[in-house]
Order: sequence, then C-alpha cells, then structure tokens
Amino acid sequence: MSGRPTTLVTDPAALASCFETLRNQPVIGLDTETTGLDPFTSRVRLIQFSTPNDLFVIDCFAFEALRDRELADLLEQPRPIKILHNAKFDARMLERHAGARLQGVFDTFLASQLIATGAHGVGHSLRAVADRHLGVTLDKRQQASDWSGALSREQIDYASEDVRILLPLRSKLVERIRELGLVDVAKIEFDCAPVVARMENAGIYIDRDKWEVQCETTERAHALLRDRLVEDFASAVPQMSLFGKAEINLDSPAQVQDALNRLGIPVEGTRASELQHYSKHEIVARLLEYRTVAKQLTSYGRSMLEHIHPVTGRIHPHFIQIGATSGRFSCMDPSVQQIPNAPEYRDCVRAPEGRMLVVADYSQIELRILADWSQDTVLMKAFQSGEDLHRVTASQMFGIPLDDVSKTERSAAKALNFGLMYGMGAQGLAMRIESTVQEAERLVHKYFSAYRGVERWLRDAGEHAIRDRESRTRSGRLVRYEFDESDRSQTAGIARLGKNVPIQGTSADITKLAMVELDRSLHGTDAFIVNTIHDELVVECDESIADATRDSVERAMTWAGRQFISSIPVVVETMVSQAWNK
DNA sequence: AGGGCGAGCCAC
DNA sequence: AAACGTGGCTCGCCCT
Repeated sequence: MSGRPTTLVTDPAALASCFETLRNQPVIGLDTETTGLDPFTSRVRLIQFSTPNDLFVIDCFAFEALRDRELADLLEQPRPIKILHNAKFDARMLERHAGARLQGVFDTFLASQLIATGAHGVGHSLRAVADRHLGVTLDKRQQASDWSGALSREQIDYASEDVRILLPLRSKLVERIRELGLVDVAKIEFDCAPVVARMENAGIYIDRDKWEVQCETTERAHALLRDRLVEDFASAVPQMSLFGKAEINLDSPAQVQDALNRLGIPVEGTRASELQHYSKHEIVARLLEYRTVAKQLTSYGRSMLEHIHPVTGRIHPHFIQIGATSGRFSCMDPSVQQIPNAPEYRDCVRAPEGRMLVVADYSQIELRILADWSQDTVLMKAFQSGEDLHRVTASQMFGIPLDDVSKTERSAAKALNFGLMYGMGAQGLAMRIESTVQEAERLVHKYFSAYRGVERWLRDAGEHAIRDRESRTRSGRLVRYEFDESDRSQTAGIARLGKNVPIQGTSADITKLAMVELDRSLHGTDAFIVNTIHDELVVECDESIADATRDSVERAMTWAGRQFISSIPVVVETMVSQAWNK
C-alpha cells in the first residue's frame, strides 16, 4: 500500500518538505494522537498524514509544528481533501492547538453511518469500519497508550496504520455512497463536522449563581412535598409505616402504584397521563407536583453545574451529528437540547457580559416540508396566506370562516397538524384531545377531506416504506427498515416511520445545511453557534454586532430552507436577547 | 460494583 | 389490547 516507510518529522525542514508533498495531492489521510480526549486539557502529540506513497508522522513535542503557518493553510484550504475518522475530534484539537479551522473533510465515521442507514448492531469505530469495508483488522491496542512520553516503535506503527488505512477506506466508502445515492447528504454531513467541532469548542455559557438559586428553590419545594406525601401515605396506609416512619420510596413507580391501589385509587401505572384522571384525590395532585420538581431536581439540578469546564467556565456538551436515524442531532453530557422551556431555566442559559444571543427557529418547518413535498394545494395556500396555520386548517376542516373558528376547533386542528406527521391514528388523536374514537375518526376524515394531497402523500410514504423497506429525505438520506412482513403490528410501525422519517429527516438536512452556511458567513466575526435544537439555532456574539449577526442567521437559515422547500415561503423567527428566551 | 432495562419525563 | 415520531437523563430494580 505504501511505497516508502514512515517519515518521522521532527524539525521544520522536514515539515516543509512534508507539506511540499501534501500540497499537490487531491486527497490525503489525516489523523492525530493526543494525550487525552479533552481539547482544553490535552495536547496534540502526533499529526499523521498519508498519501498513496508517503506517510508522515509529525512529532509536535519535538518542535513547534502546531505553530507552522503552512499547517494551518493546509488544514483550512478545501483542497487537498482531508480524510479523517470522526473529524470532529481532530478538528477540535487542531482548532484549539493549531488555531486552524479545518475544511475540506471526508469523514469515514459519518460516511459509515450514512451507509449503514441506521442498521442496528453495526459499529462505526475505525476498527469496525475497516474490518467491514476493507476486510482489514486494525490493532487498536496503542490507542489509549501514554502519548506524552518517549515514542515507542509500537506507537509509531499504530499511528501510521490508522492514517494509512484512510485512503483505501475512502475509495470503498465513496463507491458505496455513489451506489446508494448519498453524495449530496454526505457533502452536508462532511461540511458540518468542523462546524460542530467549533460549536463544541465554543461551548455555551450558564449563569452559575442564577442556576443555583433555581436549584435551591426547587430543593425546598421538593423536600416539602416529599415530607407531606410520605406523611399522607403513612396515615392512610398504616401497614406501610414502620415505627411510625413511612416506608415508601416516592421515586419507585411500583411502590407508588401499590400504595395508591391500597388507598382505593385504581391507577394502572403511575404516568402523569394516568394520574391526571385521578387528580381529584389530593394525594394524587400532590404526587404530580412532586414528580415535576423531582424531575427538575434530578435531570436539571446541580449536575448541570458539574459540566462547567474549569478552563473555559462554559459548558461543552457532546453533540452527536447523526444522533437519530432520521439525521437529527442528539446531545449529551449534558443534553442542552432538552433544558426545560421555562423562563426559570432558560434565563440561566445566556450570553456573558457584553455579549448577546441570537435565537432563531424555523416556523412550522416540518409542516412546510410536508406541504412542499406533497404539493397539497390547500396546505400550500394556507402557508402562502401567512395566517395562523392551525386556525386556517380548522376553517378548512369545518368549512367555516376564519373568524368563526373556536378554541376547541383550533386545538383539534393543531393536534392533527402535528400528529398526522407522526403517523397518528384516530385512537391516538382521541387520547390527545380527550374525545371519543368516533369523534376523532370524524375529525381525521374532515382533515383529509380538506388536505387531499397530504392524505395521499402520507399514504404513499407509509406504503413505500413497507414495500421498499426504506425511506429517504430530500437530501437523499436513506433509512432502511428491517421487519417481519407477516407481523401486522410491525408493519404499522414501519408505516408510521415512513411518514415521519422523510419529514423529520429533511428538517435535519435543512438545519445542518444552515449551520454550514451560517458558520461560513460568521467567519471573521466574533459570533459563533452555541446550540442547535432540531429546528433552532442559538448564536452568541458581541452586542455591538448583534443586529448584523441576526441578519446573517436569518439569511443562512432561510437560504438553507429554500434548498429543500421551493414552492412555499420559509419563515425564520429570530430574536436578540441576553438569555435563551423567546 | 456495575451493566441492562423499563418507567417516567424533558426537548423538538 | 394497542400503537404518535426522534432523542437523553435518572431512577429503581434485577441481574451477574
């Protein structure tokens, strides 16, 4: 595979000749070895480059390779194409330690995920991907070795092997990407990876003091409700108390159900939706209150503060670029995509002194995708009118003037607008709006009488998913389904996915494209993306450029939306604020 | 002790 | 009988 042995680069002259070789290549492999996983506390030890004939291992401890201008140039130019496995990791390290914005990426990690199309039990480590696509078994034993001391022969060999494999691996993956029609979506994903790296490095600021105050308030409410409930249960169910002390764990659904049943409250399970029906009992109402604060305390309590990084004073969550099979991001440690949408919490997520947040989200993006894709003339018109969508829907469903739409009618229309994209049936709607199934059936019928094109599109999408065992988003992103045809409950589930995945996934396509475009347009300013929540972006910037930044955000997001939605307007709602509030 | 899993609930 | 999509976090509980 490699014509020449590994060149260990330990001085500026060797580095210059290394770049001489690399500059003229169309495609090169790139990998780094670091002393740890955290860009703010770890150092880059090695940078490895591969070409079809050469292999360079640059020892960043031997000389100041990371300060080399040519290195930054090479990384920042779109050519040569840089092949990396999980480019986000290396991009974070290289941005932090070489001050370089990586561009021109082919990511074998993301490529593997796109090709696997959400298949279960398929790993995407470099080892797994090389094994699957090349039949090559990599030895990863040195991966977590100590990269801060003298280099061993094994370490240099390991570093070489990893970067050597990237060129042949890309060739195989490119073939599969072409066969599967994934060229466009791969471009979006690859371009997005360095943007995600920058977003993670930037992190998001949380007001520690404000958050702590919120925690204390919640802790007091929690203790009060807990004591009161334990007492209630103890006096109502004497056999549950031991020496006058109640023996119930309020956080155990099994114990709570048992206790409620003993009190003659016949709950089946203790979900909020179940307890709701019995909220006339004081103890149940109190339990629901307890649940709310308990959730706030555990999921959104002090643990959030433990994520504040000692070096940056900010939170650097982990964004998983293809987190859902639909192509949506997921986020963890902590998940800043699911901080409660209540002022007490969102006020704590803010811009530091002298800076502002631009908060922007797509208006009804999924319904617009559905309208555009189905070409339903009535739904398209509804969007073109610029009126309140749910009200228009109700007016069309019930054949009444806009102004005569009642609150109930609007909320039924709203439930349908959202629910049908998830493949909801009459049963589900009945549950949602607390009506009879017959009434729900009538409403679904009315909805589809108004939106014939939507009905047809959803039906076709469901049937297509079952027949061809796959769905695609507008960018070509592919999701394959494995199921047992003879099992009705399984096919029903696939039909629901067939309706939802193309829409949810196209929304993800749009948001990712918007991030790429926005990152490009913010380059050179001190504004940067700090969060992405499915159809929403949060950007932090100096207050002096807030208005200009808002314009950039709106322009990038609108442009991205138009790439996939052509026949109706794409509307982006933006606001400038000190906190993550709407 | 720690992994796996379900229940329940937060986000869009 | 049920079944409305995608995730992550924390808990209890059961397992090894």
